[in-house]
Amino acid sequence: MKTEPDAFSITDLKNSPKKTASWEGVRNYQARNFMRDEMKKGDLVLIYHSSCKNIGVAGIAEVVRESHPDLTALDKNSPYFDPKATEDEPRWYMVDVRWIETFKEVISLAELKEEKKLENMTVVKKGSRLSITPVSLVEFNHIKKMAAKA
DNA sequence: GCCAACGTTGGC
DNA sequence: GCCAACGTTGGC
Repeated sequence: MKTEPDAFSITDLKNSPKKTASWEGVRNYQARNFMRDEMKKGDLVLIYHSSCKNIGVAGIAEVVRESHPDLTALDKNSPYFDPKATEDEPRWYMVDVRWIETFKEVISLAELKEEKKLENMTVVKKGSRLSITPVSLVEFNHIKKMAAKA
């Protein structure tokens, strides 16, 4: 899961009540579908910091609540307001994630790109804008191993 | 249903 | 701040 640390970093997640936050504000159908259809309670998640000084994987979180409506879409005062969302058809969904681990150092995008095992990872590919992308078990374990070395 | 125009993302 | 790569919108 990508996030801009200036807006919401892995530290913000750690400092949230119960170290848990709803992943609100996703307004892209593919990303929404991943949350709505694929992400299950107990699934582990890599937290990726984008559009910042220190780009890369910052740590690990866990899905603690499966898909439920993202009601910020109904809130006119929210930056995530969507006039097409209604109570009956909320249109946007989110999961809740809980902080598990912050890596000692962010594993940079440049480092990720150097790893042969990660060459098919969506996030290292050019022009990858999707804010939520699947990670294979092999990729996940490999990144965890890289983190342990840091 | 096509596709051009436009808006957004995100690395550099 | 630039720009490439996408996603979305809306006219036809």
